Amino acid sequence: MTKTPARGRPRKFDKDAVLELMVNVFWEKGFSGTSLEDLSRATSLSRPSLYAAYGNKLAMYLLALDVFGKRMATEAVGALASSPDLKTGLENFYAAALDIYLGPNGDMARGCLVFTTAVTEAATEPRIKDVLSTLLEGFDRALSAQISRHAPHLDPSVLEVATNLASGTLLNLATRTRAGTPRAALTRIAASTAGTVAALANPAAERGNSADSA
Amino acid sequence: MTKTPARGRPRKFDKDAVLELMVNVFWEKGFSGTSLEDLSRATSLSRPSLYAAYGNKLAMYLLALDVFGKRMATEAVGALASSPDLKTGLENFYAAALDIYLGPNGDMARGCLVFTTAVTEAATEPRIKDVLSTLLEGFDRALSAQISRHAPHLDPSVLEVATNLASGTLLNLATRTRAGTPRAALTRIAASTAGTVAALANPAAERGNSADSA
DNA sequence: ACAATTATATGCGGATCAGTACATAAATGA
DNA sequence: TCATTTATGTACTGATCCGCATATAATTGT
Repeated sequence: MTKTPARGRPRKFDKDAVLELMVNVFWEKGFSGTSLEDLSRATSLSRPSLYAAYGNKLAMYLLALDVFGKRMATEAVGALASSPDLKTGLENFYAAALDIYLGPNGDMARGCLVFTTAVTEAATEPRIKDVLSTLLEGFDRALSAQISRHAPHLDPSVLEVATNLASGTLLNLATRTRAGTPRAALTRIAASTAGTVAALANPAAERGNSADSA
Repeated sequence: MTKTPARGRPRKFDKDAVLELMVNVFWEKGFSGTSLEDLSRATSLSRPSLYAAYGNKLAMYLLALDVFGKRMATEAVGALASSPDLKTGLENFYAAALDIYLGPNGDMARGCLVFTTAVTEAATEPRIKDVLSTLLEGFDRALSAQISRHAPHLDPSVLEVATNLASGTLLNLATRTRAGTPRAALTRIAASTAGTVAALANPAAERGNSADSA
């Protein structure tokens, strides 16, 4: 049904691919720091084409946030959910997040589009605030669900603690990535909380209470 | 020596007090989202007066970041350092941070000026990135120092874990404050990590491994 | 009283901003 | 072939942006 015969002049560009380019611009410069001229240059499209295809600047940004959020959900949360045990699940979760945060070449240092650019605008634009809190809730739910999946009889208060620590570390990684912290240090942080949270959820399997892989 | 006789026409306003007003504007709108007109209105000063007193917009923002960072250091880190034990130290640390994050009336939901507005610009402005990483380092050092003060013989790797968890929670609070999370929920997060980190640093004193103060 | 110094406000200047009107191009349907 | 529909690019609008030139006001030093 999405294959309607296509009336009128066909669009010369791929809407999703161009949106991906816009994501990169917003990701680097934030919402207020990005101009339509920036987007036009990055996409090699005229401003009217962008407006016609996506709406106004805020709509473009919200679409970018959505694309990014979905990507985090599939890649990071996906890695978490498809891992055999909690510790490696969290490690894979953070590794997938860092893959995104640092870009394909590992040298972009952009962090999380939502946590490091949308947060700024959340104070003035309610729709951006909604996206932010929705994404946070999503991570909370996913982390909580995966922790309790690997530790079904866990005390609810401990589950809450573990979830908070795990989500806090994600924020920690997002922020420090943008601050320029090298990946090695970020991975240490990720590994240490993965171990701690896993130990918290499963205190029986004591195998050294710190983040030693040496 | 700072009391030089004051040549020329005296300034009509208090430089520090006006800077405090500017902090509030940047705090809500971020750097790119703030115009000189915004600052002029908030301070009831003309743009040329602001330029003459503080330099350009970036200089004003850097000054605001500095003011805010010093305030966090004195109030939050001060509360941490002046507490009798680690658990209440961390609780007081986070409580002081939340006092700032939520404003005097507890309803501002602005979060941390640095963590929620400077992070955005850190990708494009190196001087802002420097401030951000310096502040992060400062928190790391302070948290690490206080943890090891209360647990002098702690395994260095455990110290690192505890520090990472504690700093991650601060980021967590800063972000969630701006996302609109109510203080009660934020305090729960703070209390839970305070308990966990304290237990991590002093595993002998087992008094329930979760965030129960009931 | 007068020069020197510093602060203030009006008003401008060139650039950039978000968004659009309009003419043209490229497709479909009849 | 020709009306209809949709996309595109040029050029524009009015607003806003950051920063400053300039004139005036208020102080100190002599």
